[in-house]
Amino acid sequence: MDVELSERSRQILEAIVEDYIATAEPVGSSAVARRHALTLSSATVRNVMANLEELGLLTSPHTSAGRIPTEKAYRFYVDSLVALRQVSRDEKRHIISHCRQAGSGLSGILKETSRTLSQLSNYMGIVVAPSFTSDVFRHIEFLRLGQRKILAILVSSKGAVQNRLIETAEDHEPEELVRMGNYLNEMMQGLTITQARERILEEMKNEKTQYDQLMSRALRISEQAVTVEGDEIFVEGQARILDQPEFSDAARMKEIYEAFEQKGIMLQLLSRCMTADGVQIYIGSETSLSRSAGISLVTSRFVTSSNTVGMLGVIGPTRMGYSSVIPIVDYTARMVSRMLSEL
Amino acid sequence: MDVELSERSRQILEAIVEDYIATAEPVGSSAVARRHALTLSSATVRNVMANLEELGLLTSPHTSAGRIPTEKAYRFYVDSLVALRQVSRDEKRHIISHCRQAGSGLSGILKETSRTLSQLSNYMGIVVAPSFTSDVFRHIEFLRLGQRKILAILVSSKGAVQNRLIETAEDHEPEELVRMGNYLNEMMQGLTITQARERILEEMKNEKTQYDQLMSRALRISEQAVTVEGDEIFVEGQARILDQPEFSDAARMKEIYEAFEQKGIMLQLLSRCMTADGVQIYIGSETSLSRSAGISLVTSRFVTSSNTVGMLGVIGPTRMGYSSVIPIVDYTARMVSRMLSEL
DNA sequence: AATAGCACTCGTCACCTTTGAGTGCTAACA
DNA sequence: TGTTAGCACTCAAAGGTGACGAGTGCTATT
Repeated sequence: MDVELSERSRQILEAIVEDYIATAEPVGSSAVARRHALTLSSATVRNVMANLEELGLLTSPHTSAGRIPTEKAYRFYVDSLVALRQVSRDEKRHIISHCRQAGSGLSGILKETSRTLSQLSNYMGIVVAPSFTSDVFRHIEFLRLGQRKILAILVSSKGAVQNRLIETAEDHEPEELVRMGNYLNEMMQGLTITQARERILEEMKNEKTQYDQLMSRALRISEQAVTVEGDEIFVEGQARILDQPEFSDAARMKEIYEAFEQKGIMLQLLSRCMTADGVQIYIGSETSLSRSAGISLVTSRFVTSSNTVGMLGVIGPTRMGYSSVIPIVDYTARMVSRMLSEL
Repeated sequence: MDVELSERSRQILEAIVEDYIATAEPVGSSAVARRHALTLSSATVRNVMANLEELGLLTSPHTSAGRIPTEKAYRFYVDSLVALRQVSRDEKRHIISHCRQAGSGLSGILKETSRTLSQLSNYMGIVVAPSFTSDVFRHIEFLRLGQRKILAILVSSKGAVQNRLIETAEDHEPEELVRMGNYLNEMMQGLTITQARERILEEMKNEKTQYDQLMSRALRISEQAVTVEGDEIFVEGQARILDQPEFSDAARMKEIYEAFEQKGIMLQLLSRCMTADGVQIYIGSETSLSRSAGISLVTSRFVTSSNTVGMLGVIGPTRMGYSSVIPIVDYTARMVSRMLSEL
C-alpha cells in the first residue's frame, strides 16, 4: 500500500469502515467521535476525514451526507486494519457436521459446503470442484447402450465420476468393449487425466497400435471419453444477497444473476485464486465481475491428497463483514482439505 | 368452467387479458374500445366490464384505475379464449439445434433444454429429469478407492449414471468386488431400479443367501447403491424474471428464489404434472408455490422409449404470454421425447 | 495542534395542489 | 331494450413548497 497514515487516522478509518459495514449508511464525523470515545471532537475528526478523502479513501455521496469508504479503503482495511474474529465453537461444529453428513461422494460434500458457507456468512457461498483433469486416473469402462451407442464411464482416484455418451462408427460387441477397457486401464494406470489424454493421442500415432484394430478403436473412443467438460460449480444462497440493502434495486441484481449464469466468468476468477495459498480477497472492481456492482469475493483454495486444487469462498457486497467472513472461509477451506485427503 | 358469457363479453375479456399481458398495466374501458375497433363506445364496454367484475373475472386496484384480470380470468382465458401462436420455423430450429448440440448424455441435453426454454419464452425454464427409479437397470459396478472405501456406479439403460461412495465394515479385494458385481448384474437384469431395490431387500431375507458371505455382503453394499437421491432439476434463466415489472420489488423476488432453493417444492409440482398428458397450466395459487407471488407454470411431461417420464416447462408471472409459451412448451416436450427415444 | 462556533449545503419529509385517467350513473336516443 | 353521450366524482401520481436537520468547511480561539 502506498498510503501512510498516522495511528489516529488509521483508527478513524477503521471506525468508519466498520460503522459503514454495520449500517450501510454514510457515517458522519460526530458518529465517529461518539462511537470511539476517542476524546476527540467531531471537528477534529472532520479534519482527518477531509484528509482521508483527499487520499482517495473516502467519498461523500453529497455535501451534507456522511462519508463512505472507497474500494481503496476496503483494500487498506483488509490488508492492515481488520481484526479477525475467531471462528466460534458453534460455527466449527456447523461446518464439520454439515459437510460430513452429505456423505455421498465428492459432489455431495462440495454442495453442502457451499450451502454451509452461505449460512454462516449470510452471503452467497460458492465452491468450485477440483479440476478433474489433474486427478489421477482410476478406471475406465464402456457399456453398450444400443446400436452404436456406448456409455463411457471415467473414474478418478478420488471418486469423481464422469460419463459420456459416445456414438461410434461401427457396432461393438460387449466382449470387445471389455477388452478395450482392460487395455486402456492398464495403459493409463497411475497417470493423471491430462496425462492419460496425452498418452492416448501419442499412442494413436504409434504404428504398432495403428494396425491393431481393437486398440485403434479403443483409442479413438477413449479419446472422447477423457475430454473433460467444464468444472463443476456450486452456488448456494442466492436469495440471501437480496437481504443486503444495496441490492434491493432490481436492475442491480440482474447484473449479478446474469454474471452467474455465465459460469465462465466464475472460472476466470477461479484460476486466479488457484495459484496463491491462503485466503484471497477481491474487492469491487478487482473481481472484474460486473463493473459497477460493488461485489466482493473472499476465497481460499483447498487441496486434496493428490494435490489437485479446488476453490471455495463467499460472494457478497463490498460492504461485507470481512472480520468474520475471512476466518470462516479460511477454516472451511482447511476442513474441506482435510476431509478430502481422507478419501 | 361455470361461467357463461355472451360472445361480446368473451371478446372484451380476451382484449383485456391480452392488453394486460402486453403492458402490465390496468386496462381501462376506452383502451378496450379503441383497440378493438369494435364499434362499441367506452360506455358500453364499461357496462360489460362491471358485469365481468361481478363474475369475479376482473378487479380494479382502486376506483380510478383500469381493471386487471383475476386468476379466474386467466384460467378462463387459457381454457377457452387463447389463440395459440404457431411455433415459428426459427424457434423450431433453435430448439432442435440447441438441444442436440449438447450431446454429452442425458444431463447435458436436459440442461440445454432448460436454457432453450428460457431463451424462447423469456421466462424461466425448468426441466426435471425422468426419475431414475423407474428406469431399467443396466449395470452396477464396484471400485475400490481405498481402505474400506468403495465407489458404486449404477447405470440405467438410458445412460443415466449414479455413483455413490460407500464405507464398508471390512476391506474388500478388487476380485471380490468384481464377483459381487457379476452376481448383482445377473440378478437385476431387466428390472427397473425400484424393482431392483425390492429384489435386493427380498434376497437379504432369503436363507440361502444369508449364509453365503459373498452374496450377503454384496447385497448389503448394493442396497446403499440403489437408494436413489433426489431427482435432477435444471432451472435456467432466473435473471429473466427480473425483467418482469411485477417482480422489480426485492421482497417479492426473494420469496421466489427461496422457493427454488428448496427443490423439494419443485418435486411436488412435478408429481402432479406427471400423471396427465399434454400441456398442463397452473395459474397463480394453483401452483401452490408461494402464496401471493403471482407465479404461473406451463408444463408438459416428456417420455422416453422405456416409458419413464420427466417434466419440462416454463415459470413466469401469471401475466404470461400464454399464446406463445404454450406452443413452445408443447413442441419442446415432443422434441425432447423424440430425442430421448432415439437413445 | 485541537476545538468551538457559525454559515452554508443539500437531501428528506410532510403537506399541499394539480392533473388526468377512469369510473358509475342517468338521461337521451335508435 | 340495448347503446351512447354527458357529467360528476374518485383517486393515484406528479410536482411544488417549506421546515428540518445532519453534516460540512472555514475561521477564530485556546
